[in-house]
Amino acid sequence: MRHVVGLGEGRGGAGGGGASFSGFLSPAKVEHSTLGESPAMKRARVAATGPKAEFFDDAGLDDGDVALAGKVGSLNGELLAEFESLLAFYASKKTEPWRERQYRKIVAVLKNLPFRITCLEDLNRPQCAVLNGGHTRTRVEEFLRRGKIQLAQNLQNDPRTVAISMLMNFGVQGGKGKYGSYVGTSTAEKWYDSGITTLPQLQHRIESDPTFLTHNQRVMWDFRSDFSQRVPRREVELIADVIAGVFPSSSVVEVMGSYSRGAPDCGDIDLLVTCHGDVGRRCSEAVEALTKAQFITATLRDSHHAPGAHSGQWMGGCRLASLVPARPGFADYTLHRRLDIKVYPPKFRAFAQLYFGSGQEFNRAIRLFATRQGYTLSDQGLRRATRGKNEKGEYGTLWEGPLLEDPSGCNWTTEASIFEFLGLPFIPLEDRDNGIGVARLEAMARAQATKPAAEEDCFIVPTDPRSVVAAANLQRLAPLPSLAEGWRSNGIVALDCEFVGVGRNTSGIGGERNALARASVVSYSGDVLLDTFVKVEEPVTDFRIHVTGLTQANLDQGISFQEARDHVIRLLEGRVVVGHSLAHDFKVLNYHPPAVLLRDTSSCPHLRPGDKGKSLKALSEQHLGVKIQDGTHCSVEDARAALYLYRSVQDLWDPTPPVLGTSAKAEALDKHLTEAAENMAAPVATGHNEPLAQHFDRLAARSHHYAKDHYVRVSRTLRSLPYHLQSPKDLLRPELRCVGRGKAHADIVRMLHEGVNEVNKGA
DNA sequence: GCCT
DNA sequence: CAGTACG
DNA sequence: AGGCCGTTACTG
Repeated sequence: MRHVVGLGEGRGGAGGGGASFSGFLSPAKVEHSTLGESPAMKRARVAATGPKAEFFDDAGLDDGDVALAGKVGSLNGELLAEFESLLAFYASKKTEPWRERQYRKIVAVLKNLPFRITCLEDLNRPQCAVLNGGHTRTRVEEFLRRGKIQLAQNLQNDPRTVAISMLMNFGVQGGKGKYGSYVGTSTAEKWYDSGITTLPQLQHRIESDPTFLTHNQRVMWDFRSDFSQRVPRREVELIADVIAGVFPSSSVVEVMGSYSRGAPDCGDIDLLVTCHGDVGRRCSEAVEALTKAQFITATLRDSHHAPGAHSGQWMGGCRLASLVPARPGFADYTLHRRLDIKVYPPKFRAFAQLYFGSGQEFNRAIRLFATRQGYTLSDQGLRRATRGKNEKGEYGTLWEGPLLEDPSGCNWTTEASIFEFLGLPFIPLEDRDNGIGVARLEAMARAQATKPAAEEDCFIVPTDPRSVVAAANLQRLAPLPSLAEGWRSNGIVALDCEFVGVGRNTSGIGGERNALARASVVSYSGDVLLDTFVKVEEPVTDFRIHVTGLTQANLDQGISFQEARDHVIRLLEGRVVVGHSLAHDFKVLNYHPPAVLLRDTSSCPHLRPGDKGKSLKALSEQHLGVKIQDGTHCSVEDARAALYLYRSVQDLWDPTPPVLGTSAKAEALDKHLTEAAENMAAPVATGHNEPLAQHFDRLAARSHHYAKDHYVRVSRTLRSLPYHLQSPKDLLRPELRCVGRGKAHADIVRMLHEGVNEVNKGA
């Protein structure tokens, strides 16, 4: 038995490392090689030796069905043949991958359906879901009526289809219908168009032109006879035993694929090796030893070409003959077998098990489910991710977080933890390659999609406690109301950034790229949650001072880009973000929140641009009657302008709350919020600037609308400053940028010079 | 091809 | 980068 | 109308 200390429970939940082998090939050991099997293994083995596995739920089956279950496949033989020719046709066309996939699903279902389809109503049974779509249902109807599908009849002997299928499979028949020849539709079409249409022609071409095939194609061609033979379970175990012998004794070797699901024989051998250390190197070392022993006879893929990869993998051909001498009366092992070895560190074991233990469609379904939940799942972990359209309108992954920790603290030791995290019921191995698992995932996805956004699905992220101004503002905001009532104010922030140019363009003028120089985030009330200068690592080649108002001195007092980005993300995450042309800001920040959370005033259907265009300046003047960007820009002012524009059309734009996340994420953030609020409990220094603050209170009392907001804001900011404002120079500090350059600024300067009373007297 |  | 393979 | 698995991985 090979165990990995500290790896925890094996597959199936209790003890044992799955199929573990003794490591040295001897008849005695081999004889006992199944002693270490886990419950899951045993279940699989039993399933294989018993009657044909029950491929579908009992639901909808009667006794007749069960009686027929032994000769599944022939039950719908004629219909199956029709759809197989349709599949062959679409599989030979590289422009039809989706139809091909759909037909592949249909064929898979028909092969395993435990009852005969005799009437259209049969299609309503849950197992027949893929047959019950608009188009396929019509085809089945046609078949039931006329005993054939005309389109299939027309296509089944299509010479092009026949030839291309032959080329893609090197003439190999049977199996799953895909031989893995490394000849796909593109290559096959190319060959076909060059006049190769029959197997003899292909053979002649290959033999006469040594460069005709790529290396992998050559391997699959040379071994096509051997590789198309099934591997008995017994031989799979022997081979696994050999592999286990060339890995450190602390490794766990598991046989995956159809073997693990109990198949009596396999198309190839899939081995999952879990070991510590550099998995890539372990893999290479093992392969080297196996090659030396003449066990490995061909290589298709070898991860030693990719040092530092998360997994080590090798794919190729092997045979036991050199290790197991032929003996009369015993099976000889001269056939070459397709072998896949994948080596993972312990932390990925459960993800790898999920991947290699499930069928293709199940893997795609669960990954799709994860995507819809805001995650991305692979054989190498789970991470937060958002998908959507980028600036160019391409759909894809916009943002991915770091690997997620197992919330149970168990470090993803079991597949069950992955299901649990995704909010899925555990789907057992036997249902991961027969359509049941996929159907369950699809049902879960539908249930999820139709569920209205629950309050606990929404969350609010607190501001960063390290920022003095932010701290004061958070104190006023906390405790935050629940999003159900309060999202329209507390779930919304506005962002604006200022950039300077770095690098040189070809004309040597400078400013080839943007670098973040100032970042500002304001709350719904317009309070500054963050306003900071940012140090620019590279030499600044263009300050764009007429726009930004920034100088080297400003940047020098800033914080690092990383720090600024962290602040911004903490403020933005989980909130609706308002801004003008946010794409620029996010590009420079390298942060891409989900589109549902973005409100870009430059493309708002409710803010129609006037004669002067749709710049923030123009929109502000047109819709708010406020002049901004008079002279240099101020990112606080711009963020506020965008915010007020949003607020002016908020009822139209956002009549209902958006979905802001998932409950798992919400819980983590809620904890963060609570902790942050507790940390805030100690009051920050206040009262340093009370007389000045009162001046703005008075101004606020007799002002209206945005002016009132502005004075309230200045007053709050002054009260929450941890220092006494003494010199006009202090107004240059980032947290006081929110004062602006208007009357508030002038009043403060005057009060600092002449005293508060003098100024109020004049007013 | 199916589904939203 | 397109093509292909893996479950 | 447009997404349909994967920061999969390798080859040429």
